[in-house]
Amino acid sequence: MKRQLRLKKRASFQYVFRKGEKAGAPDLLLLSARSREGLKIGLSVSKRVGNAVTRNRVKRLLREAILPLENNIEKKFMYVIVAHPSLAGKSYAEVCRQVRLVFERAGRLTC
RNA sequence: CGAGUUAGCCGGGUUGUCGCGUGAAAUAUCUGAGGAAAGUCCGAGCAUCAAUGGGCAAGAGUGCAAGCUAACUACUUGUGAAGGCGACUUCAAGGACAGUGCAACAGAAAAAUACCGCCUGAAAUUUUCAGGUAAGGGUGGAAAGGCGAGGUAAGAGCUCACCCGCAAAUUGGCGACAAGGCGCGAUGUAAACCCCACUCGAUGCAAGAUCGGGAGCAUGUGCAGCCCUAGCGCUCCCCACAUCGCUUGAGCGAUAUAGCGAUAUACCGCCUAGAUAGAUGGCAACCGAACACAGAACUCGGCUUACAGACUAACUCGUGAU
RNA sequence: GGAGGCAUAGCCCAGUUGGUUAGAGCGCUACGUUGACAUCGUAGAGGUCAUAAGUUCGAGCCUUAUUGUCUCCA
Repeated sequence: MKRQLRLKKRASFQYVFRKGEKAGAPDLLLLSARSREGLKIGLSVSKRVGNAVTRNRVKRLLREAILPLENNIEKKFMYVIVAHPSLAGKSYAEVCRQVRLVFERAGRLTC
């Protein structure tokens, strides 16, 4: 995941959490809100998911899962992916499937 | 062969491909988490606080000895005590004749005392008063050495034998201490206050430095817990998170020498993360298995806690065979 | 990353020089009062004092380690 595509500012995160449209999967939540500066994706993995090692593991899997979809996601939005505690320990294939599912449900995939 | 003790070490590797951070460089390459990175329990560097320069007070910490270290309350080797058949392990281990406090309930009495009892004397007529005593009774975690004999009105280390504890001279050891035993018989508690000895200024990289704007007081009765000397205008708010601090350091590894050891010295070699929504991952294959605990955030030295499995060495006890 | 506090009944809290069997309020249960309920009255149950070691004759209290939880520093 390229650095320019990352959502960084705390204010932006709070804007997405407040105004974003929600779409769900068993272990994921996707929030999307209109963006001024193009595609931005942020990850939110809280301490309830686990210790530092499992949180890092979850974030890496999510980044790898987004990678193949990058060109198909609609560009005018900011996204935040929230991981549920049950996501810890899931395999890469499962995470990949859920990420794809959640973007499809939100209607942000242009094929 | 079985059971155990101690010390050390590893805790994934290789290849392909798709990606991420940093540096050099200009598209291909180099490099990229731990033994505990964790807890933040100690000790340092570094930075700021009026120079925290000298002294004092308050407060805090440590508490057998010698050594080691940049430093330490850590570590090493010993001493003593406790545990274990043993190899070995564990220990905040100074002082209770400087002083104060506390020891509930029970008990006469908790540091000096006399309820029952024993003995003597007086009154009185089988009880009361005065004195002596600490053998016996009962209480308690603990009752002022234990037990026997002498002795006595009754008794008592009052005297003696044996034992227990403390302990002077002397001897050995750098020392803690050990041997020794003149003499003595002292309740416990200092992880209660305290005394003695030694150590410590406070805050912490969200420290702090550079850059912008504004307000109040003021040139000395101002700025530190207090004093001395030196120095300086003092106090506060807002914005911003850019750059520096940020990684070559009491650094790591091998060898030799000294030492029981912690460690020190010499010489050679190496450069080994530096992020800032926060970099190590996905897929595939192979190795006998990789299935544990777990992710750097200024940096080091220790301690403590978590941990699948693999390996090495030394030693102890038991059993059997020779 | 750094600094500090707290943990006692189902809930909110007391518990001081360490001392007999740890308390109060709300809630809960039973009985009484009422035609029935609320209120009220009486009685009762409910505690590994977060966990583990240690000091002490004796720890909720003192010491050390561990666990959980909360607050502050942008």
